[in-house]
Amino acid sequence: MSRRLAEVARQVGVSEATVSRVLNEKPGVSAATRQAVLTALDVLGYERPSKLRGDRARLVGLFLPELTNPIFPAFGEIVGGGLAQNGYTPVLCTQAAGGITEADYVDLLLQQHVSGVVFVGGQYTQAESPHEHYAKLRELRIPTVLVNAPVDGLGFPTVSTDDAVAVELAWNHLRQLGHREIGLVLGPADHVPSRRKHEAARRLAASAGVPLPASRVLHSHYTLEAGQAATARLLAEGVTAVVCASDPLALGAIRAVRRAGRQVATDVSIVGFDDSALMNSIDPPLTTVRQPIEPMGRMAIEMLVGQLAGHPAQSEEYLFEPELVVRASTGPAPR
Amino acid sequence: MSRRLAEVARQVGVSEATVSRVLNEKPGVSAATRQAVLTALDVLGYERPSKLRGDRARLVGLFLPELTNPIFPAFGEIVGGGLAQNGYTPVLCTQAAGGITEADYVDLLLQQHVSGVVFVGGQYTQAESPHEHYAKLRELRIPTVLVNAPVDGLGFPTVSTDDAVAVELAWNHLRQLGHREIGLVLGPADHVPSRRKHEAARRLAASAGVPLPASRVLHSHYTLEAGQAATARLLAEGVTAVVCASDPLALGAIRAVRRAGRQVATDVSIVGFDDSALMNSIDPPLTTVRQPIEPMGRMAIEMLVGQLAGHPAQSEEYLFEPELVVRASTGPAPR
DNA sequence: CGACTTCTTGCAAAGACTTGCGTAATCTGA
DNA sequence: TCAGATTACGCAAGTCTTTGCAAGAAGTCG
Repeated sequence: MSRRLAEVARQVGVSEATVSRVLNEKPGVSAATRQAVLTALDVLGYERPSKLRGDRARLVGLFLPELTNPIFPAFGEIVGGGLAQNGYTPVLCTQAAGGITEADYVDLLLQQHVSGVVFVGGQYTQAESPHEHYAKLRELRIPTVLVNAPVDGLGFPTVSTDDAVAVELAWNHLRQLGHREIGLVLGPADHVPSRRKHEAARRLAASAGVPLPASRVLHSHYTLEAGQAATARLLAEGVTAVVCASDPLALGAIRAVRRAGRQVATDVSIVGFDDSALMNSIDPPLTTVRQPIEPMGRMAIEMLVGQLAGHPAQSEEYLFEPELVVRASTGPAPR
Repeated sequence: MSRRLAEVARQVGVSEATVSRVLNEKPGVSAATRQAVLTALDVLGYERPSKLRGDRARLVGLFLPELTNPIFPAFGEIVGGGLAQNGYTPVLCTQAAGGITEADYVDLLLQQHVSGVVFVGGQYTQAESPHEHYAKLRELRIPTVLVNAPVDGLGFPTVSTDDAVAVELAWNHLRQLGHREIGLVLGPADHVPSRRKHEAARRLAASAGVPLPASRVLHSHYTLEAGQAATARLLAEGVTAVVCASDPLALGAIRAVRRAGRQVATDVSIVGFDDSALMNSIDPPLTTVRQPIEPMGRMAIEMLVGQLAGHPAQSEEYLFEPELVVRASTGPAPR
């Protein structure tokens, strides 16, 4: 079966050049001729020879650190859906408890000729975790986008929620309600977004002339149970309000408050972070700082698709403004 | 049998070089030629030399229908973690809104030489959706395990929650509380687990001598909003209790009750299904039927790993008993 | 350890597709 | 009706992909 394009050309009675132009949607072909060629292509079952760029599997790796915090599946749906719409196939990679590391997954994806990678809150957010695999991606020029914390020095384009603004929103809300004894429950100490939140809180406390002793800022794992334990300690310290670095932590905080025989909102106010699904159905509906995951996800996709199309990446970090969603887990400070 | 690679080459009518390139997934071979070589390899029963075969990627596809219902991420974590512990790399595949079909994903996985596949509530649960890709998996002898509904006639081993028992638990609980007017909100009409639940409800109603008119059994999408709409209609019918086929549906039901100016539990009782995360933090804490996802996930892994190790699969369906978790969304029937 | 077999790879040629350019056909306006 | 402009298309040269040849590398067996 030789000269397939020529075959089609002969069938229609035009030159190969014309068929080529139709295939590439180039101008210079009349509508009638174009239609004739298109039907002939259909009849003969012509298939484009695999193109250099196109014959990559068009896979995109999508890293989520876990699935128990609903914010990550939510990110997954948005980014995955957007990738699909752009003709890419998302491959979800999650740090399963059992044990594949992020580096293992990266190797796997490279082996499968992945076209690009999106990291949502991956290992890179933890400053002390290994980072070699990011360097590898950089070296191989694999388009990569990070969500919610940059890798220093590699120049990957990044999309983040502005942690400083998030803390500010929560802090000011609580201050306005009269709270003076505010505690923070953050993620691990080497987790970049938590560091940024800590930093912002320090600045706010300083400018308000309020001390923020180390005993009021606790680092814990990102789980409900850890949040409960940390909040219990803060309550013993005498805080009247707790700002948490994720919604599951806030749920833990609510439990700790109740376990201590106190009332959420009337005795102790709790602010979450993420505004993941169901937080309005919680008891009490959670006041929380919403990450704008929809626009963030869309921006991440746009940046990735741009790189995939060959445009050089902006190695900048775009900061998205979160917004405070006031529900019923916060209330005036008790006297 | 001499010159094994040459043999294949002769069969296809290409040079050894080309066959070599296909085997090593090198570029420079057209898609058509590559396919021809691959089928010839199968026909001649060619086995690739030790090196390549051993370090096969050991990938396992893991299908989840969506991520917004937290039960699916939960399944994902359990099965994904278990696979990792057994040395397999899970590749999550989700039906993104944008558009990749299950069949597309299966093609992709086959292309990546996947070792096995686990479907959690995939298309196969919907009787009227295309099923060809399951046949393909069967043909290629790819070990496959299904969770929560069998594909008829293909003999895949299956792990399911016993829907009949689930409905029975909910039903008896409500009857003991004095409810006589009970409605059901199920998933789509061709969704196998929903059919099974409907069937069970019919049997229960019959044996209790209670009628179960069609207007008391509603099919809807698996979303909170659809659950709310369906429940609103049931309330207009005069039911005092609603059994839902998923937790998000139950949350919708709670909203509908409140929107109608009634109290959950005191006026209308709601029972969910799944017992996904956070359902005890909901307002009110949701009475629901718990799927034993942990043992189910472990069993699914065991069955898959068994097949991967070469043991023939049991083409049976294992039914797991769910349990009723009574919390605060159900109460005595109003008089 | 060497002869033999089997697989891999560089190179060049053939083939398939694209594109610049020239010419024929068609259209437009006087 | 005709000159000029415009469009459509083929020719042929150019670029990129695919494939076979043959030499080299790796493994195997006596």
